[in-house]
Amino acid sequence: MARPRSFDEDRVLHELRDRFWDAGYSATSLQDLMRISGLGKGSLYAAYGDKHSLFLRTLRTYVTEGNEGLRATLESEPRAVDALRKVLLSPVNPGAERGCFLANSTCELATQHADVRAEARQAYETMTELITACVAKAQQEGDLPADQDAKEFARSLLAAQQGVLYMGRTGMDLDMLRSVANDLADRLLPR
Amino acid sequence: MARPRSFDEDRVLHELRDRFWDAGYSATSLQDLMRISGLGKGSLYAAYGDKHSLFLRTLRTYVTEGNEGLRATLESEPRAVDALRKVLLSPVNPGAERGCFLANSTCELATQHADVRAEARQAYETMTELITACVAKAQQEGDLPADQDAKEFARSLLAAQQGVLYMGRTGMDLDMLRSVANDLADRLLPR
DNA sequence: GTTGTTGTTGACCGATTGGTCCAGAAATGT
DNA sequence: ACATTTCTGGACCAATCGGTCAACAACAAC
Repeated sequence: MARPRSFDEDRVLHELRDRFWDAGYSATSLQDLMRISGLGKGSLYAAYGDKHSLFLRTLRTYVTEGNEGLRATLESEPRAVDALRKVLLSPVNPGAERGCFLANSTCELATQHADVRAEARQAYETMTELITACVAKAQQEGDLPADQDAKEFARSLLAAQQGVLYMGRTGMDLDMLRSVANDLADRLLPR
Repeated sequence: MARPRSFDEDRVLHELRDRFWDAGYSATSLQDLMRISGLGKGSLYAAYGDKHSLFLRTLRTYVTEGNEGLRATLESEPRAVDALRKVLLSPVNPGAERGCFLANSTCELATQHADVRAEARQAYETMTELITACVAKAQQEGDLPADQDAKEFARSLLAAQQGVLYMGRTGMDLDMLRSVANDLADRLLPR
């Protein structure tokens, strides 16, 4: 009969994701992963496959959870336009300097790893769809012009948000980052 | 008497920068650098110092040249507002998928390498100053409201531009990227 | 207690890593 | 031609890399 695993796979996955996030994929060694998880190589390989498979899994987990968060944000306000504003302001948080794990990984690896590029592409298409639906709702509520292309505007909002995220990554202080996010929100969304 | 170097240090620096840009810092080995430059280790170490020093030098060269390009763009139009639009559109180019070497490196390394973070911070402060001067000029020319904070607006423009740059990095196709850049330009700048 | 199955550890592997150092080569002045 | 100085290549180094695999442990059914 099977012996159950003696560790929480999801909890370990999150701990390992944090290491990939902070150090990057290439600068994270199996030694690091073993130390952080408390597991031996055999256990890591059995549970997650090789290093790259493990990394992709942490990335997918991050994207899945991120999209859940995005959905929650987009549904968090009575008026859709307020939710869109919240999306733009979302990079302003105490963890701003870490940036976005997906963005960090895409910047580091997109040229040499088609699978990472594919993950990013799919993730941003999904986010674009989610934001597009919210834009359409704001249009229906009369807060955004009904004649503009919802998807095109969604892409612009996403690009602006990713710019704010990156500014956070560069170490811009939080007050300044908030000002930038608010300024962009004021210019892109009605008040 | 001193024997002169038998290779062009600047040309080699550019070739090595391209490798760091495409593969990232950590995934680039001395073996790679030797193969690309055609030099032995002794020559690389003598000319550029260790791997990290070489990397920082490629980054600084990139920033210096980038700022020259930014200055040129900001002075390339009779009206300053048109130059600002050009800055927003600058990520739309055949090399869009490579993204920005500074951004890639910052995303990969900022958490673990304070010197890279410091380079990024300084670089973006310089870019912000350059764009602020251009915004002020556009205000003088009556194309932008005179009562808005030039530097704050410059930061927003830079954030938006960095967002477009990153969208390029994710592999968004060029026509779509151009649409996003144009849309943001239309919304942030008068036409 | 025994048996069967799965989990775990870490030795082992070949390869690669970043960096040092020295012998020989090349450039240049005398 | 010789002497001096710097450049160059690559041997050498200890350490680390990602991954495999076998011995032992643990779990569970009988």
